[in-house]
Amino acid sequence: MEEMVGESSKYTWHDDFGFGDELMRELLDAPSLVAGGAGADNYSSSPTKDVHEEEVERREEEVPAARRRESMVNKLISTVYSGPTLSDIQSALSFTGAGADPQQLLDGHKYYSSSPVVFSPDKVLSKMENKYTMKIKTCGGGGLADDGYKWRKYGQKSIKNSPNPRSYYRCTNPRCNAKKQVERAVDEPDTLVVTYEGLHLHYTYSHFLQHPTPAPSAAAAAAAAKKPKLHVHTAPETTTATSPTPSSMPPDGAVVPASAGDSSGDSGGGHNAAGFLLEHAVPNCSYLFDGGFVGGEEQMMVTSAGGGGLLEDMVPLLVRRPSCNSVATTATTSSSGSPMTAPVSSPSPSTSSSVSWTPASPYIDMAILSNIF
DNA sequence: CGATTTTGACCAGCGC
DNA sequence: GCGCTGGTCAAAATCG
Repeated sequence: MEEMVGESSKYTWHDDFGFGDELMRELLDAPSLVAGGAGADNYSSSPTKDVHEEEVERREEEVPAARRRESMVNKLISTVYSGPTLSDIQSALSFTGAGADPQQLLDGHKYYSSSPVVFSPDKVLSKMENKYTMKIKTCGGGGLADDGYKWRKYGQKSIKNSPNPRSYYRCTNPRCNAKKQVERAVDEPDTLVVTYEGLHLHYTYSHFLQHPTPAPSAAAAAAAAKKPKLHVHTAPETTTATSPTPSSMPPDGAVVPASAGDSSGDSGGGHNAAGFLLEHAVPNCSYLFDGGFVGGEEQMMVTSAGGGGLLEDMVPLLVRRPSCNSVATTATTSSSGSPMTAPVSSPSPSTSSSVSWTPASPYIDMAILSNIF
């Protein structure tokens, strides 16, 4: 992690979360910055993103001390966690359910589609702390949900009343205990049920690969060394393993053939490709996000790129790019501005930061903090 | 040869 | 206590 230093080196991952006591004290003394404490209730209450923004705006008018704390909180989050908070997931999905024109989301980003991406927040599979479930509907050819993280399969079990076994994956990052379970839906053979558990306390691999540091670090070198392997990306079936079939990466990387199977296949491969696709394409499959904590009944349908096949984590995609035509905007959410955007934005100022995730809310999920500390 | 997957064994929680 | 079930472990196999 220490190697993950971009141009904004001040956001270097600190060893053992080496935050000073002062920072922690100030953080803990600022309960108003924390979204009502831990618990799922925060998310089920489904305040909209607009509410958050209003609160932020109101906060901006408050004393500088509050702003300073907020800045510190933002910095803290940015330093240790590149992924979305549940609040941001909620915000992003609130957006998706706001009836926005899906095509608008695609415009301006070279998103060409051939198959729908369907988010169905009304379908609730589960909602627990640090645990959420998604339905990923694959289309012909089988799209693959590459979530940008590297997973290692550690088990597979046959599940009662289900003809399809469940696969268990664990994040390969030793600091991270994120896990996910992948199984094929009983009634929908082309739908995968992916349950994520835990939070990633690190950047996605695609993040590094897409934003190499000016001076190649050990991590960058390692990533580069793995690059060919990452391109070979095939999803072994959840039920039975299939032989990986190499997927060619066009020279410009704009389009990557869809990987068949399920999200389990992302283990070990396709991560930098995933990052690329996040920039340029949407996988050739449909995603049914079962965000029980998200209000709203609408289903958002987004047509996806025909050549897509990989994907950043479903949630990071939604959160990082709640609006596909946005470029990591945090002006309205972060009063202090830059500290929030810098660490998650592209190290290259001239480059689109669409891969970067920028929290839509200054709130902190206590679940995340509990994970960190 | 290291990383990853496979797969049977083991363990814990739960209901009866 | 026993059996069932889901989750995890770990050695062997496989892959690149």
